[in-house]
Amino acid sequence: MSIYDTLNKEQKEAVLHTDGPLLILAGAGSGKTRVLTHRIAYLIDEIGVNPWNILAITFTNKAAGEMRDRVNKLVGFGAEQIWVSTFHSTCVRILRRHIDKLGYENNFTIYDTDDQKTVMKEICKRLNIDTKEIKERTLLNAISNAKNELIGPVEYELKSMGDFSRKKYVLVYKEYQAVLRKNNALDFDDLIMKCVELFKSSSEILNNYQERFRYIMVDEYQDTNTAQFELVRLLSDKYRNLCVVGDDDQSIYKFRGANIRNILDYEKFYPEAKVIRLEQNYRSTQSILDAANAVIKNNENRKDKTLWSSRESGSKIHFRQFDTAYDEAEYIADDICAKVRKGGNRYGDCAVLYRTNAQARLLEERMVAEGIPYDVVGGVNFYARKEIKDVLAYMKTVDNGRDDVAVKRILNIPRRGIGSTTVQKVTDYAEMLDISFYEGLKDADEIMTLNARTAGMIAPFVTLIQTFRSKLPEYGITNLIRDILEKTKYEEYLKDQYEEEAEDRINNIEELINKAVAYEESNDAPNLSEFLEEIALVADIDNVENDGNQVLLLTLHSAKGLEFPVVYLSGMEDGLFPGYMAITSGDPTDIEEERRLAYVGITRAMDDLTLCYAKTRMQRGETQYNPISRFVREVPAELTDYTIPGVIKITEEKETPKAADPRPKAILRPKATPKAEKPYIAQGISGLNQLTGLSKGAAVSILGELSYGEGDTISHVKYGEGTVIKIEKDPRDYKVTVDFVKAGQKIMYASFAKLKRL
DNA sequence: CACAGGTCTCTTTTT
DNA sequence: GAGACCTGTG
Repeated sequence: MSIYDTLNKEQKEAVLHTDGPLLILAGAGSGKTRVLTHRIAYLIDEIGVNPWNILAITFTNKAAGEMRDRVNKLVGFGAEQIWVSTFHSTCVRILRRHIDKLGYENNFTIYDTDDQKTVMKEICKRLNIDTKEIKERTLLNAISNAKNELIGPVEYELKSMGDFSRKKYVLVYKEYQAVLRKNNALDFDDLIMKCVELFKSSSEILNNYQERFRYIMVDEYQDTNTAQFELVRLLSDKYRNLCVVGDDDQSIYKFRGANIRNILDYEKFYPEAKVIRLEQNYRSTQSILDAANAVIKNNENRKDKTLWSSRESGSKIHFRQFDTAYDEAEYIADDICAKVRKGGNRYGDCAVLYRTNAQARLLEERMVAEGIPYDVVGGVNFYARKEIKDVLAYMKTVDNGRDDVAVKRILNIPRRGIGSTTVQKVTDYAEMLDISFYEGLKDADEIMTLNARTAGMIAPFVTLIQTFRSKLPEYGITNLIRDILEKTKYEEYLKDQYEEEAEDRINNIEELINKAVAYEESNDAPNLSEFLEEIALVADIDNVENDGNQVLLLTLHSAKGLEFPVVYLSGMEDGLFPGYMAITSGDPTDIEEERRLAYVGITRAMDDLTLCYAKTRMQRGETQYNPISRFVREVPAELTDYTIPGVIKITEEKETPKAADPRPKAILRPKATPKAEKPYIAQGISGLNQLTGLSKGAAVSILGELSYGEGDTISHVKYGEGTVIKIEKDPRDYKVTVDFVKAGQKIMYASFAKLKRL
């Protein structure tokens, strides 16, 4: 019996079809990753394809990692040679080798959304564009859209000829691109676009990669944009072994340029394509699938398919209605508690999904209050946190002095007495000589407009950077970070600026150091540019561990590709989900996209699904009264355990009856006792989030008495148990050195660490 | 130049 | 409700 006998008929067919274009329409939970991994194994083991010739592209590093692990288990040999990576990392890898052909330096930096905004702000200032009239975001979105459609500044100008309203956009796009080039930087969209440009400009390079990647597989194909499609098309053009897997019903990234036509029209691009549908779902109960099917069939633009399961119908879908969003959060927390206490589920089985990140806060507070371990995915990307960006900006400056954005960011952090006037003068000077801002700083004492005192404040900064640079080769990345922190007294700066929050932020930096250590350990030739690039391409979801025993809080978007035994969809309200924007835009495809999001949400659930609705909720500082989400109403009443007003046609009963609240309050509220001592909550897998709410007020008074001494055994929120090695008094606080059983030695401030004697 | 205190705007969703 | 932005003061 071979590994392929475990596949169903369609899956097997997909695995065995190795040559020529192949479209696998894989419904949610239909085992598409299984198919992809088995297909790779089959290509290598049975067809004799060299692993080196296989390219598998995913959207997130997490998906790539999982795929690689699973292929490793299937293929005896050579799996590490398969190129499994995301669109963005694939392109970076290629561009690092060849981008000099396009006039960039190979150690280019990658700009995230934050950096883009900084650049745009400056451009608007220079071009006298009122950012109240046209927001930076709007301009950046326009540029992003253009890039996703492979429209460069020149084509953009041609296309906008005669359109007066576009004039500013044309100017801005050109300028923006010029600044990026000057800074030797690429934004996310550039990564794809430049790669395509490279292939189009050099048939030799293209041919090289075509020969290399004879078998190409693309996961989540419904989320590809035009540029990504073109990239894949070019790469596969010679051998035409392009296998794409996707589900048009799960296309949820239109806002990011995803072009659903890529999957809907695949057979038009590739008339010879074989199409295989995977409709058997191995994940969810039949009730959950019925609900998902019922909702999604309201969409016009889709390839018809119907998921079915061999599983039993299972319990009904729960619909719960609440007066406020607080009640909703409380119910969810209580319900999770109850499920865990009953012993049927672990915390890690449960996930709460929501439409907007802002909804996380309330849920988070409730989790904290009830002592439920949880992890929030997303919100502010770990690498987008201020403290992390500061440190990274130092590193970028050391690595590539051409990145003006990075240099300007840290020039006055911590305070060096260099303000905006000085920055402006140096900028002008640098512009005049057409050199980078950093080069300008080096010349500070030659800049006429600067007085000697100011120039004298700049000099130590330049020396600092130069010293880092000269030391880098001998001491490596980890020591560079430590050195930066030490020389700039960065931690003290954080303590000054952020008081209680500083501890979290310092922990975040510690986390960054851990990443650096891991990177240096796993690489034979570690290099700063490469490390920075790896970091630039990390998504929040990449850091989530599924096996953790904690409730996961995440957006519907982040939840794609995941599954959980117990799922709560919170905020099922028209105006929130579907969002206000989609409802009012007048474009019916916007609602369809939201509906696909609902479909994604529902199909994450394996056994138990709860839809939650709150009559009132605070949205951007205002109390909103939203009606029940239309998507809830699209779920057939017989599948739910509660009669949703308006779903069953009870003859014109207009008013929602009082009895509408289905919640048996008495049972579901094991009172939260705020004063009782709750066990501290293990925070996230790697402490990527902060404890909001908890950190306030709970701090030990500064310089008060400590409840522990040297030699005592204590426990820490994140690091667990440890022994106090040393306590030092510092002007502001006690500095405690602890040797943790699991995490090793750490130095922390008593007022933040909240250590508890055991 | 730094900082405090006020006003304004805003979010879907993310590589 | 928070963060970004502006303004006035020392």
